[in-house]
Amino acid sequence: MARTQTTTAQNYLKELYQLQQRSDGHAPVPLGQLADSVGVTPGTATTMVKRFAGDGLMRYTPRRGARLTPKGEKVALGVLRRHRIVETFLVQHLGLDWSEVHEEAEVLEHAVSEKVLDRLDALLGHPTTDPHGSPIPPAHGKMQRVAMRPLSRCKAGQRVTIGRLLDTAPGFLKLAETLGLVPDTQVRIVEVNEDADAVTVRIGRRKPATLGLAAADKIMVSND
Amino acid sequence: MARTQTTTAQNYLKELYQLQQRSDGHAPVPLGQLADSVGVTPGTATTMVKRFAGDGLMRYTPRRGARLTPKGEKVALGVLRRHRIVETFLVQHLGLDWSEVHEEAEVLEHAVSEKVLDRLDALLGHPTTDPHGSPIPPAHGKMQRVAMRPLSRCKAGQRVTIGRLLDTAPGFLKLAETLGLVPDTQVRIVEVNEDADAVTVRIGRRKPATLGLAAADKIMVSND
DNA sequence: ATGAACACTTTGATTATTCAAAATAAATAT
DNA sequence: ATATTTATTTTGAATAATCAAAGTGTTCAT
Ligand SMILES: [Mn+2]
Ligand SMILES: [Mn+2]
Ligand SMILES: [Mn+2]
Ligand SMILES: [Mn+2]
Repeated sequence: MARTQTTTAQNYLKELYQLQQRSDGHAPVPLGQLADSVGVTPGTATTMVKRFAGDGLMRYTPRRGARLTPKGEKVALGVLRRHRIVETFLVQHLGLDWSEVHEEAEVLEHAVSEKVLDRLDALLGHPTTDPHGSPIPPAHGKMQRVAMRPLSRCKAGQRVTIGRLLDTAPGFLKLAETLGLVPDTQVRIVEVNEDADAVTVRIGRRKPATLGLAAADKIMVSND
Repeated sequence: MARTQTTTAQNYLKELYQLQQRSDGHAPVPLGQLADSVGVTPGTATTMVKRFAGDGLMRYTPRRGARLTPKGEKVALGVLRRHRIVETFLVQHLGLDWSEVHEEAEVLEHAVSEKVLDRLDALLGHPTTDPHGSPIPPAHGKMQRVAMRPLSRCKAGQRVTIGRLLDTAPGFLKLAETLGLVPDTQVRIVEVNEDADAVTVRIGRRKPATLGLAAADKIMVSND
C-alpha cells in the first residue's frame, strides 16, 4: 500500500505491465526481464518484487517470475495513462519532436497530479492514442485492444496502415519519421525477403525504403 | 556536485535562497529556519547542510547558519524559475486556481527539463512574474529587484497597487482572490489601526475589507 | 554571575533503493 | 546421468534521507 506512490514503484509496475502485454499468456514474467526493463541488476529486482508482493501489488513465484495483481495493474495503468497523455501534450502543444518526448514523459509521469492530468486530457480533446500510436488507458474502464501485426509479418503486395511504433529509442523514431513511417500512414509492402532479413515498403510515390526484420518487428500495422 | 540534481537538494537550495532574500543582509540563515521551511527536523537540516557545504553549494558556520555559494544560488534560481513558470502555465493554460498551483509546482519544478521549460516560457510569452506576483528568474542574468512594501506599512489615504502575495497557503490565496487583492489591482488604504491590529482597504467602490496586520504583512504593494 | 531557556548539533536507528559477488537451482549439452 | 551453462536468489555493503533523543553551546533574566 505504501510503495504505490514512489517513482521507483511506479516504474517497476509500469514495466511489468508492458512485459505482461507482450508475452501475454498468464505466464509470469521472469525477473531478469523486469530487471532489464527497469534498468537494475537482477538481484535488485528480486528484492523489490518481494516487497511489492508483500504490498499486494504483484504475485511472485520464486524462479518463475512475477505478475501484477489487479491492484498493481490499476497503478500501472495510471502511470501509463499519465505517460502517454504527457507525451501527447509535449508533441501537440509544446512542439517537441516525437523522438524525444518519451524520455521527458518518463520523468513527468511521476509528477503530474490527477487534476493536472485531467486538464491536459481535456485540452488535448481526450486523445485515445499517444504520438507513437500506443493506446492511452482511459481514466475508468478497460483499455481497448486493437489487433495489429508487425510489419515483418506482412506479405508483398499488401496495403497496410501504420498503427503503432513499439520502440522508444530516439534514433529509431527519428528514422521512422524520416521515412514517413508514422501512425495512420498507408504503406504498400513491396517485398519481404526472409533470406535478406529485409522488408521493403513504399509510401505513395516516394522512393521505397528497406528495413531489417528486427526494425520491422517494431512497427505494428493493421489492414486497409 | 552530485546532490545538485536530487529533488531534496533542490528544495533545500530553493528554500535557503528565499530565506536569504527575506532577512537579507549577508547574515547566515539559522538552520532552524531552513529546517522549518524544508519541513524536516533541525538535526536533519544540520546533516544535510554539512553535506551541501561539502559539495560547494552552501557555506556553513556551525551555530550561526548557512548561505548559498554562487554555485548553490545558480541552482536555486533554476528551481525557482521552473517553479514559477510552471505555476504561470498551470493558471494561464490549464485554468487551475491560483491557490492550488503552488503545490503542483512544488513537485513539477523537479521534473521539468530545460527543453520543456524553454517551450513553456515561449508559450507564455516570456513572463516576468508568476500568478502571485513573484518575479521569475531569467534564464540568464540577474533577477530584477522590485521595491515594494507590505500593505501593513501603508498609511491611511494612500493609493497603492498590489504587487505580490508572499504567502502560498491556499486558504490565504483563496481569500485574497475573493477580496480582489490580486497583483496589479489598485487599492485605497482606508485605515491603519495599529491598536486593533488591522488594516482596512477598498478597491474601487466595493465594500471595504479589513485584514489583520499579519495578513497585511504578506501583501506587498508599490505606489501609484 | 548563575541557571534557565532556547537553538543547534550529535548520535544511533530506520527505511528505501541499489550493487557486487557468492550461492543455488534449473535447463542444456554431452 | 554427469558436467556445463544460464538464470535467479542471497548476502553483505553502500548511499541518501530522515527522525528521536541526548548532548552542547548561547543568550537572557534575575
Ligand atoms: Mn513513451
Ligand atoms: Mn518513469
Ligand atoms: Mn509558488
Ligand atoms: Mn519542490
